[in-house]
Amino acid sequence: MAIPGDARPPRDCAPPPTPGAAFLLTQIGSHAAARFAERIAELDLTPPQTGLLRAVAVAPGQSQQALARLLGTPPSRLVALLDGLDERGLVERRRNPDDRRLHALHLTDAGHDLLRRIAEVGQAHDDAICAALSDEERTTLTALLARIAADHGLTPGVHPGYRHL
Amino acid sequence: MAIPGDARPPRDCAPPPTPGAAFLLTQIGSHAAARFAERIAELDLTPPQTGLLRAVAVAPGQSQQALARLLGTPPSRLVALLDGLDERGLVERRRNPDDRRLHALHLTDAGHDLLRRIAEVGQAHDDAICAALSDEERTTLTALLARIAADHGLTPGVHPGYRHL
DNA sequence: TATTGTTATACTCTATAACTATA
DNA sequence: TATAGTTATAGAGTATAACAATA
Repeated sequence: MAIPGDARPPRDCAPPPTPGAAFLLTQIGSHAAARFAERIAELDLTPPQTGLLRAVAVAPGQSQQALARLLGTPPSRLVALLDGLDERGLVERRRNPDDRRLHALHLTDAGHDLLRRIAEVGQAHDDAICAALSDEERTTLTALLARIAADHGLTPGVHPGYRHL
Repeated sequence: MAIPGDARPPRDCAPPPTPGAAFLLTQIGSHAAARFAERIAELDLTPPQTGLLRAVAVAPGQSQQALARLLGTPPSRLVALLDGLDERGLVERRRNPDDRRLHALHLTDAGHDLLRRIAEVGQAHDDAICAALSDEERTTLTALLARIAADHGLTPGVHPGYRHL
């Protein structure tokens, strides 16, 4: 509450009456990321782990260095992340016999199964976020967002959510 | 690059061919937040500081506890944040004579000036994010986003960006 | 010597909880 | 005793840089 005896504000400090698209995008984007994190937490996964699983599935056989470059993260970070997924039997590090420094990363069968469940969770999440819109509006929104993403050079498969949050 | 001699993936692990709206929202939202952070860094501000300045401007005279509740942040966090803004002469902590435990928060003239520059930066940022869209499309997008935000109970003035990032 | 993966260290950010001053 | 603000401590998460193995 406001402190008694305190004057009311002059009106020139009012914020924009209607927030712009960029403001809404950060606000909703952050909200959506948090809700998605809650959902995948029930699969015992964090957003970074989920992004990593996806990346390994999209491009199997990559080395850790290559994957780090793709995701824009320091290689040392992948180690701890992969350790957790490796122990749970979700990913495999296969030594390359031709160059024994390299580890080829692959999803195990359990990893593929889990990825399917992640896809289901993602679908439910998408529905929840767009609940206020009709099917047609949702299609319109998706198309506009895709144009913005492309305009800013955002990599289609990789979202920054795996590093923040 | 993929490691030589490594088999190509079976096709059942492919990710969704077209990302859904929720995925795009988190991706673009994170991108927009990062770009905005870069812009206000030139004003020597972080996103949390900017959000706090805005909040003080919207509801001047609030106590720190009240503001903490509004923003959903622990009161102890506001202290350090306010210290920085206070030292720079952007906000004032006015002791309430009726209850000397309370600090009424206000923007100084310099704080108001800076807030106007923040608004300019925000406008340029909004334009940059929406550069790929026509005016009409931008209006459509903003309306759809506003509906989603309202549907999820997001507070109009307060975005979560001041706490993350 | 250069590169891959790993480990060790340090740093940033944040929350929790103890402390003080006022009531 | 209860509350506002502050300070202190500790924890999570991350990046930087040193290290061992392999080329």
